[in-house]
Amino acid sequence: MTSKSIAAELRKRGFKLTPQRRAIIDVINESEEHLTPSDIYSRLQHKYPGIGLVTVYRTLELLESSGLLCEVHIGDTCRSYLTRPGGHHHHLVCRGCGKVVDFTDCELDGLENRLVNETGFEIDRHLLEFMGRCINCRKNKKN
Amino acid sequence: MTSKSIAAELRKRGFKLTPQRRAIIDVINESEEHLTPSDIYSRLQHKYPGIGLVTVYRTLELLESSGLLCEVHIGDTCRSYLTRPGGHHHHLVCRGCGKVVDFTDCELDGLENRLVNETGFEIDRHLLEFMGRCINCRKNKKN
DNA sequence: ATCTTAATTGAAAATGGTTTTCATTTATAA
DNA sequence: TTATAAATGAAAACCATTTTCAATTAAGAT
Ligand SMILES: [Mn+2]
Ligand SMILES: [Mn+2]
Ligand SMILES: [Zn+2]
Ligand SMILES: [Zn+2]
Repeated sequence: MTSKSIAAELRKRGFKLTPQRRAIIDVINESEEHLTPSDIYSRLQHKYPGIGLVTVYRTLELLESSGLLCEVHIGDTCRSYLTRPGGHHHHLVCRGCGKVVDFTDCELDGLENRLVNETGFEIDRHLLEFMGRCINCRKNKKN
Repeated sequence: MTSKSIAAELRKRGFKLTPQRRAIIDVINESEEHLTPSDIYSRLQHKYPGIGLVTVYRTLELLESSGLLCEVHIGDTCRSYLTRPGGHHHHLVCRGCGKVVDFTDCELDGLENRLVNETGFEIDRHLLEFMGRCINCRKNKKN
């Protein structure tokens, strides 16, 4: 998803397209990694000095509730990380360096159906993450 | 796992068995639900008035790092909930009333192996949670 | 039973991330 | 242009969790 299409999506939903929002979307979109709100805030410092951290939070909330980004629950710390979107997918997180690999096939339908039958729940969402150590961290024996 | 066996496990690891820790373990063990640290603190008020909330946190940390309890990441709020343990299992969480159903079979070995092969990661942990609405919340159309 | 000591506790303060408040600014449509 | 609701940012509030530190205590040694 390009910055433009994200912006277009926001406008379609009746939100204003401010330069702050553009800058935030650009930063997220330019990054290959998952970023915390304050990561994003830092990276904005040259693109839009003076922007408020509040605005970052508000924009992330807006984008998230519009389904335009995804979040990661990293390890025990429970901080939510963010990245540019890409449809339904899941994460493989390195506890050494924090690297996040996305994968898309979760193959959970069978399990989900069984749970629905057994419990009477209606299931609308799931969270699946693997944690471990990436190939680099294994080689370097660091982290 | 009984309060006694949890206590025994702590002692085996060289930790002191204080009345505060006993009280905390009992509260967790007596509850059928997943509890937040402050839930636990509240319930301790008659069993051990005067106990410090800090002690609750420290004891939870101790129990968690010893693998004696589990935690839930509920919905977006990202607060970690706790409960009595019971081996490797996962959660089905109702977004209406907060009810948590445990289930044990995650059938993720195939997926995990494939990810290991494709990415070179070493995987040691996973997080799997389903979210939806429980049978009661569906009937009542409340929540 | 008493002593010793490292572990544990709890009050208070510090932290750190997130949200609220509110006066000011601004994007957008008329 | 003008009108207006939406958005912004500084500051304060919030709230869960952690740190600090002096006092207490569990548990092994005597
Ligand atoms: Mn992702
Ligand atoms: Mn559980
Ligand atoms: Zn790594
Ligand atoms: Zn429910």
